Amino acid sequence: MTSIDAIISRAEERCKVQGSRLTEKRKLVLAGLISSKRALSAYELVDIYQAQNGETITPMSVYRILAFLEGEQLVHKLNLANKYVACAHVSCDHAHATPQFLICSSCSKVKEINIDSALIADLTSAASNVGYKLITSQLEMNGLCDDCLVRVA
Amino acid sequence: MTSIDAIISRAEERCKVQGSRLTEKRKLVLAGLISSKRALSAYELVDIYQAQNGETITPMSVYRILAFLEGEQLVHKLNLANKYVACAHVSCDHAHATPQFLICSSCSKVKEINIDSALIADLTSAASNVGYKLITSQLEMNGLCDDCLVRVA
DNA sequence: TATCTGATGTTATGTTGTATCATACTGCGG
DNA sequence: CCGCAGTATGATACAACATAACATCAGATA
Repeated sequence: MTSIDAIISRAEERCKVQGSRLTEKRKLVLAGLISSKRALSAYELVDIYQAQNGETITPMSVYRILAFLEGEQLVHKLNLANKYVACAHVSCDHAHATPQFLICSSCSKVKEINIDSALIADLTSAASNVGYKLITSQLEMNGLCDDCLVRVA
Repeated sequence: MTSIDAIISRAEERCKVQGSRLTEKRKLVLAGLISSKRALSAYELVDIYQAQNGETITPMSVYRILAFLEGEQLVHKLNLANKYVACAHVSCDHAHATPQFLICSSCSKVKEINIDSALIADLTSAASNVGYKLITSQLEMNGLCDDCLVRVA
């Protein structure tokens, strides 16, 4: 089990290598996201930031910081839900494969898994058959996590 | 090439069978969507409605009508883009397979194709392996259509 | 015709996301 | 050490998206 601090400092290193800076605010926003274990909207992050740090942050700042973190591959934006999650592989060194996200429609818990490359190939060729070139092959799917499934049943 | 009117009257029949009514406004909104050949936001539909029919419609009404049409399976909501498209199979009789949408990130043109069922099975089992049950297996992917690809190059 | 239901009108308000300009911080060359 | 350039943040306004709540109207039915 990696602690949040460890992940943060790992992220900081990565930024340094890139020539960018993981400032204090950026760390705090990232920490909020990591600690939540589910996808959060920008405005949810505003509230969490306030709760965790006692000081307010504007939505504007959160959006800016999220855009930065996304550029650094530290968070992913889930377009299906308009929410953000911390990348599951911040602490890994290996290059990222195409991520697939399973989003719980009920609680927004997110599982980031890697797509089978053969499957991606199938999707890509199906697309090109009808005249489309896939760009983000990031795949997002809604579902119900086991916990919520039990709760509903 | 099926004309818009033909599609509309086909849709009307389908509603009648369901015991629901495809009213004049609903027809006009649907016609706007069909004529556009790309995915539209609710507010874009407001403008198009105005342009095509000379009279205004409120966003509220458009949202209501879109919800109705979605319920009748006459339009699909694309969650990736928060836009709506007319169902490509309004005029078909066969039952709908799981739809897959390719959305052009540049011009919002949409291709609705059917997913290979083996592929769906793969995705479903991959999900259940990590504790998720897929609900909407509707798949949406961003890409670039051939036209926009040329334009960029 | 009286009534009931579903469709639409109307207004207000909540939510999400960006534009813009001002201010503060950081590293660097003089 | 100073000032400058570039980046980061603050602050405000507003654009875009979505729904709540209640009033009114039209069509079907007893």
